[in-house]
Amino acid sequence: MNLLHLIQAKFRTALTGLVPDPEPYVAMIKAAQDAKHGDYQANCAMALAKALGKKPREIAEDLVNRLQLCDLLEKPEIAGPGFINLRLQSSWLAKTVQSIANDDRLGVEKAQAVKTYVIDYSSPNVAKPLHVGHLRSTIIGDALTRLLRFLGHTVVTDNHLGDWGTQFGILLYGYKNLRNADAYKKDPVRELTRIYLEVRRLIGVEDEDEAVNPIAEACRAETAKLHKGDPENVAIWQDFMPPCLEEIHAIYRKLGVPPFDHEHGESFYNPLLPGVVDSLLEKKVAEPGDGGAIIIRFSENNVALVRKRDGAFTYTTSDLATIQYRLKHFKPQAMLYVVDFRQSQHFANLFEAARRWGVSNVELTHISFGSVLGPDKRPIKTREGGAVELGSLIDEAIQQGRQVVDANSPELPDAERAEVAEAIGIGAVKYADLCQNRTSDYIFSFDKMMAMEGNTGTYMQYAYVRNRGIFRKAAIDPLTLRKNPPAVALDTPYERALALQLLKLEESLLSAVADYQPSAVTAYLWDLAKTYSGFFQNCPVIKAESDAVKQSRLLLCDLTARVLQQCLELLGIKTVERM
RNA sequence: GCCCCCGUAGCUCAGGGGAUAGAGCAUCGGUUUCCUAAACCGAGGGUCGCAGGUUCGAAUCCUGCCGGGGGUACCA
Repeated sequence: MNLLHLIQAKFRTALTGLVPDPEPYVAMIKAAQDAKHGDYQANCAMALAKALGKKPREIAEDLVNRLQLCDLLEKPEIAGPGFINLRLQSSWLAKTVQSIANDDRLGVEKAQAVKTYVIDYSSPNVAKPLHVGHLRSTIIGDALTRLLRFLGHTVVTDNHLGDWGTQFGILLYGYKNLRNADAYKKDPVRELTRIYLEVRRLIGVEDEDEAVNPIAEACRAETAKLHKGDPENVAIWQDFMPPCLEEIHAIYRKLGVPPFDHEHGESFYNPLLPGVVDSLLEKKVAEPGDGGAIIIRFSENNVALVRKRDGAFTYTTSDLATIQYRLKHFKPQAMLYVVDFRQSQHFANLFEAARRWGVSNVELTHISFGSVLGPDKRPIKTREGGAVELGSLIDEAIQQGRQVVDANSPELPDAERAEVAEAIGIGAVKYADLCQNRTSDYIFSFDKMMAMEGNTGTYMQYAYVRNRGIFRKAAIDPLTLRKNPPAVALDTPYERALALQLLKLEESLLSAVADYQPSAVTAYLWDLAKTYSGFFQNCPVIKAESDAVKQSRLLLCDLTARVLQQCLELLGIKTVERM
């Protein structure tokens, strides 16, 4: 059910014959910015004035006369210079809401052109615990996956683990020279983290002008040995991997992120890399660079390495191999990379290199996002200056959620409060992240995201819980209501606004997917929750003036609850019945 | 140096050709015999960084400048 598309179709018909190509003008129909201008507005009359050599208002009148309103629209109004203000018939809204009351998909149609997407997200370094920097990639990627799948697309999720790069050279060097065997046995990941940081500290900041740092050089040598298949290094690497992976998977479970379809890390592509470089050279995509390195040149001073002078390959090489592999095995129409904005240039170069290499007929998109900042507006750090570990951040969020439940519903059983704490805490973190335009940085603040007012996850949960309370109190089973949906009456502005908002679900999901912006869903949720609160405040349900009104309002409530729940689920956020 | 992103209310941010520029927080005022007031309603608050340009129409597109962030061949 897509109101915008229905209205646009009417204008498409009306415009046909007036102009050679109606599409640009059809695109000028959008939801009204101000409710007093109606539900939707068409802004095409002004633009048509020049093309048709007539006054905008005359064109608007002509268009309105050509429109087949049917029972969808009321008679449009022409305002200002030539705006056409459109208002849906309330009877049509009522009928349509009733018709989707028992629809599993809440009136959302599946995409007609089904595509296959490969989404690359989270992609942590296996050598280090997940930190707050992985939060955005993971939850944005998860939300996009859920959205695309809900709309009927095929999505292949792939966690492109950093399990093979220079950081493993650092670890190998540290493992051989600095390892505390007991500590490693007890908690390998913790000890590896310590080793990693220790080696980084020993290397310090590398300066181009200074003599080559011997430790950095030794680490690079370890990386190169690993890449060449040195048995000792490969064995140590194989020893590292399982505990590190388990640590990462435990975080995903805690966060409620489902397992990936694939976890083909960089190591997976290692055997392909020499062939990739050969092919790049053969096709003149790559050329020799300084000191025996092999490079791809994009401009005078924009160059990507594909083979270092010591023979090791880089992430550009590995990413090109990955593109080739995914094309062959998944045959996608699109490959999406949910990676932070600092890698924009890498992806611009990577995609350009892939095109030159012959990759075509596939969308390659870098879904860039901003940084998570601390209160000082600098990338968030612990008090000690280290990275904030994701595991402890999630624990803290759950604890914060617990405080909310304990303060408000101490009467709930302990087990239920624990469950609610998790849903609220983790939900608040995810919501706070997803409700930002992803390209912006944002300041991480538990106080703000846990706030019970404003556009927060907690507010959404609350809207849902208050709604469910009605059914509990009235002892009404929503399933029974849905099976035999009552007639819907939209006699107050609150009910009408709610019905309209419910029918805009598909529009919001399509817009979220069109620009890969989960914040389109939170914006929709915010509008819906606000509209619902107005309804809740002004339209008593259990004590409605008649049974017919009560039944109608119950249906609106039930549909609202389901839309709230569905949207939150698409964002990876769980709902609870009480809080 | 070169390239990319950002600059909108006191604060945090929406809006990316259309009507008097919106929301949340904060501030001030109002609403509860009623389904969770963790709510709702209202008020004040803006040279949309600056200057040009394109357009019937610019916060939005183009150019320049100022300010902030990021990247810039052997990390990923």
